[in-house]
Amino acid sequence: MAEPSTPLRTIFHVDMDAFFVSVEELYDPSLKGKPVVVGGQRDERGVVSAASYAARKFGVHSAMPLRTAAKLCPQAIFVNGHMDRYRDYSQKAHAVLRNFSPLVEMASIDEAYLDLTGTERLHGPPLKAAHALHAAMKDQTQLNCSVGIGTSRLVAKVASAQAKPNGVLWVVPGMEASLLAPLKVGAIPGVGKVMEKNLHALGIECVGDLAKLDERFLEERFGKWGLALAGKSRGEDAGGWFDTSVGEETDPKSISHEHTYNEDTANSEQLEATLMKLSEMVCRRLREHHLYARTVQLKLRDEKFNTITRAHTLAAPTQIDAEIYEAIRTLFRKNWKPGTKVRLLGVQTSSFEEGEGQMNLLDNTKHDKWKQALSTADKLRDKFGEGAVGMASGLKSGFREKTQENPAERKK
DNA sequence: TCTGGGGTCCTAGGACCC
DNA sequence: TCTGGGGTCCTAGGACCC
Repeated sequence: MAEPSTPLRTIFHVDMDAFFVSVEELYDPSLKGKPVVVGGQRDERGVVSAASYAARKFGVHSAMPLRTAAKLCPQAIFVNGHMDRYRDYSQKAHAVLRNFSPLVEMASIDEAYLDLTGTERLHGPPLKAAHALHAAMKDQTQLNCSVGIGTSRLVAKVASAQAKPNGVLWVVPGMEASLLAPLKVGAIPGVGKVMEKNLHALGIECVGDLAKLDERFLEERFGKWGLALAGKSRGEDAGGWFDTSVGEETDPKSISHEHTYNEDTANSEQLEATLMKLSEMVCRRLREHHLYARTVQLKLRDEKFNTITRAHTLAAPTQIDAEIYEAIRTLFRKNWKPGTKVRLLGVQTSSFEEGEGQMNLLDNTKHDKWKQALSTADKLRDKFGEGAVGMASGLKSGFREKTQENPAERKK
């Protein structure tokens, strides 16, 4: 077939191996080779963020409740997560990748896509470039990664998963379908538990089965997603985000914080104090990103795990703690029945605008005073840590159980 | 098993306007 | 006086990812 000659892309997917665990090992080398679980202590409410390969041998994996992990692997060492450390190392890794291509996109804290199309003169053939990248990563961050290379993001990502741990896999152009065909449908990014079950019900087990099906059948059955799925089974970046070119980061679409109590509570003072704290944390990040939010959303989860969200759109976008909190508190009072035990509270903001729009002139002075006070508070928190400043009752109760850091840990 | 926290994207229904 | 259809905004929920 005479295709219009769009050159084949060369996409790298770089995935750090057991990232959180590996970073913890750099801080405490005695952890090396042992079963390690990152995410919290063995008797805490919460789930596994990452497990070392030694722990995985016992069936421990991420997203598993910590208590379950403790049962499966009693000898495991449980470590609290340190997001600041992981962000540091993520930035180091990002810097390494930028040396190989200006087209780098961090897809999450521990993985990235690179477009190396047309860089053969500079880096040599894909495998050579991959090995150089792999070595540079180890040299400059002391961390292992796996590299998948393909003609699409999808194929590169699947390839890096196959290459793990600490490997490189190049899917030669034209071999995409053969790589994918024997894999379970769940190996396709975007196919989770629900979709997998739906497909199984149709007798579809592996990607090869999927590729044989008529596109129209999949579209009829699963809508837009079905159509995309058909393309994915052939290794194409069909539909949605996958279809976009590899580029630099974009502004966030939403900013949120949530908190699960160690014990469910119906204490309204404690609940509202938590909401205030969460509102402050969210607004601080809005200011860091120079964003103003129009939509505010409350998340409520009760002891039975029933979860609701309730949103409100403001007349004017804001990044001011008191305005967000006011809206959140109103939503909370409307939707929480006193006496009901609460497991989780969340505050989310979205519908961002870059500026705050126009305010009426009378409000202006008050508004400016707030802004000044908040910027001062942000600076204090930069210096002394998150617990240093809070609005009135935000400090009183409730939230400190978990946010309070061990002073001994904050030096540096 | 007893289920975190931070995100993205999609769907579907209702309100409202033309 | 019974009733169209499209477009946009808003809200709620859910699947999925790391």
